Amino acid sequence: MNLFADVSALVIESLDGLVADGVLQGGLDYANVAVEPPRDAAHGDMATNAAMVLAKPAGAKPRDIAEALAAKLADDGRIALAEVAGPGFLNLRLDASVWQGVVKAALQDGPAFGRSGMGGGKRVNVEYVSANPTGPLHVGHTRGAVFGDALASLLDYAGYDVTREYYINDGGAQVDVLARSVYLRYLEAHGQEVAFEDGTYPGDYLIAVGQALKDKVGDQYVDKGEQYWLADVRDFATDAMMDLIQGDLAALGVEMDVFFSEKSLYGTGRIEAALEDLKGKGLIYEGVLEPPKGKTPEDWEPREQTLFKSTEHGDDVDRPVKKSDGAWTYFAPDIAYHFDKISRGFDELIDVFGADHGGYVKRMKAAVSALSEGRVPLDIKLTQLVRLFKNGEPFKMSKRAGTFITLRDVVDQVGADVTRFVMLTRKNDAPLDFDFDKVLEQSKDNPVFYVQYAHARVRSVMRKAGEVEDATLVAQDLSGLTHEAELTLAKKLSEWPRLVEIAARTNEPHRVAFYLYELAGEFHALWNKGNEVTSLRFLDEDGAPNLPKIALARATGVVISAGLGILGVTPAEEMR
RNA sequence: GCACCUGUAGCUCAGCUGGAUAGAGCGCUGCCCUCCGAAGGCAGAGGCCAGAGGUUCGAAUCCUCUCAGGUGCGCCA
Repeated sequence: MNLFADVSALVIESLDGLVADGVLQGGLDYANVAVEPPRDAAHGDMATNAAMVLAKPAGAKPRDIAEALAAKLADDGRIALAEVAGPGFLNLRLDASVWQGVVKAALQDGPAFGRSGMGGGKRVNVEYVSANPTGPLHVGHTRGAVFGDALASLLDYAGYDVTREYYINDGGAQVDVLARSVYLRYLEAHGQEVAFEDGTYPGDYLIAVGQALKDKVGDQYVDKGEQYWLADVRDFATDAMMDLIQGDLAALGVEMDVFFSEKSLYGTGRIEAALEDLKGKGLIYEGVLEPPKGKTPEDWEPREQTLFKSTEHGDDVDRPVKKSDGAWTYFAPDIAYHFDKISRGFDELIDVFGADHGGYVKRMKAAVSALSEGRVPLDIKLTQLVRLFKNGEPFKMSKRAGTFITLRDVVDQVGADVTRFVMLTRKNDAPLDFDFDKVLEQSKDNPVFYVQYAHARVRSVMRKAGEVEDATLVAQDLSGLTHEAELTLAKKLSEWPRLVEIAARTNEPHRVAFYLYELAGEFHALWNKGNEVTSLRFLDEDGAPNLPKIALARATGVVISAGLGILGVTPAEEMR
């Protein structure tokens, strides 16, 4: 049930009625007619701009159209009041029974209350995390993981057929570096003294991997040249890292549907096939790139390379797919990978990258545009940096020393639920401050606590009411829910289905987090009113449940729970 | 030099794919706990939406330019 869609339909219907009455001419475009909650509650419950939008094409004054529309709408029982305001707004006040109906709908539909058919079952692929398999996930990855996962859930909720996917960068030079690093740990496990030079990974997390390698192959690689062990150790180490990463993701509650290996693109003709496709479209050529203006690298030399004519699809310069020595650049397998996604039949692609990959957006979009001939849209979401704080002080980490704050560090300290929620309290393209102490603070200025507290209060009420069933609550006469604080809360509930669609349309799961914060605020406000106005309490003075009131509380719990479910956060049963 | 992101209250940030008098939290000011639901509640002050043009009935939102901060820019993925 989407109340805004219902009223919107009613407005359209009424406009058609005006056409039938000869007040309006036929054939008008209603595309821009909107029904929205007004910013100022004093303007009513909903407002439509219909009259202003249609004034010009209809050749009539906005206020005249609005007056006629108001008269038409007033015939509907749901509309308590329709009045023209300002330049031609039509403000609608809805009957209390409508809001009471929202509460019932939430109880009837349960977790599906906000579900939308907007996606129409379209297949969308969300690629996220995709961290190099060279170590544990760190804080930056965590934000991408949470964002991508919540976005995937959101799209699922909005009616899309979603695939969660991780691209394993196991084909480049960095996995050779990993292999050599593990080899050093392997020698160490054999009692040798080793030194970690620049260009190796010194992190402690590889000690166990070196030991495991020793357990597996004994001493057969000791004192052997790289050609004997590199390929084997690389596979072994990559597998170990992916196990590690999957463990990290599991700790955060992230589960992928597909792990796609970059390596599987090499030596199988798949990169060649993708580039052949582009070549067939006349988008591959041999050429020399201009140096970047104003900031020419010291060692710049003109080189002839194989280039992709990405400028034909909106990029600023053409991009190399081969290095001067003929090897593929990293871009080539990425093209092949996205070619594969397209060929798997997805209707939409979404990539979640860290902000440091911002320069990569245009070429990737160009590639997908070219490969799919404009059929498959690619949206790339960049997640900005996470700045860590402790007690308000910046929390430093050093990559060189191999000590960085890992996903595990964060989850171990504050828990997966808090981590996930906090990571979504900022839109993806704004930097995020994460303070280890503040996120655990039990106060109103901590959104995590505030939302969880609201849910815990609902649960507390439900427990005290003997876990009365939803069916019982739906059967209640809710016409007594007329207090302003109650209606305000019900109105907020009615926005949930609409919010889901807005958030899904813009690929912005943070909107869910902000909505939940607002919803929790309305619920707490009602709860607090119960302090002075005892008739608003969910339980009577003698502790007996007031079922219609409890229906409202329960409906709130249903929506909070559904929203938190999208964010991947477990709703709290109680606060301690 | 170019591209992308950001710029909204003292601070941290929302802002509905263009709507009316721009919102929230913190901080600040003033009220409110003998007891009954105060890990609080109510009210108030605080804004040239970085700046300048433009489009529109209507702009924080779209377009152009400028300024400031961040990120990135061919043999690293």
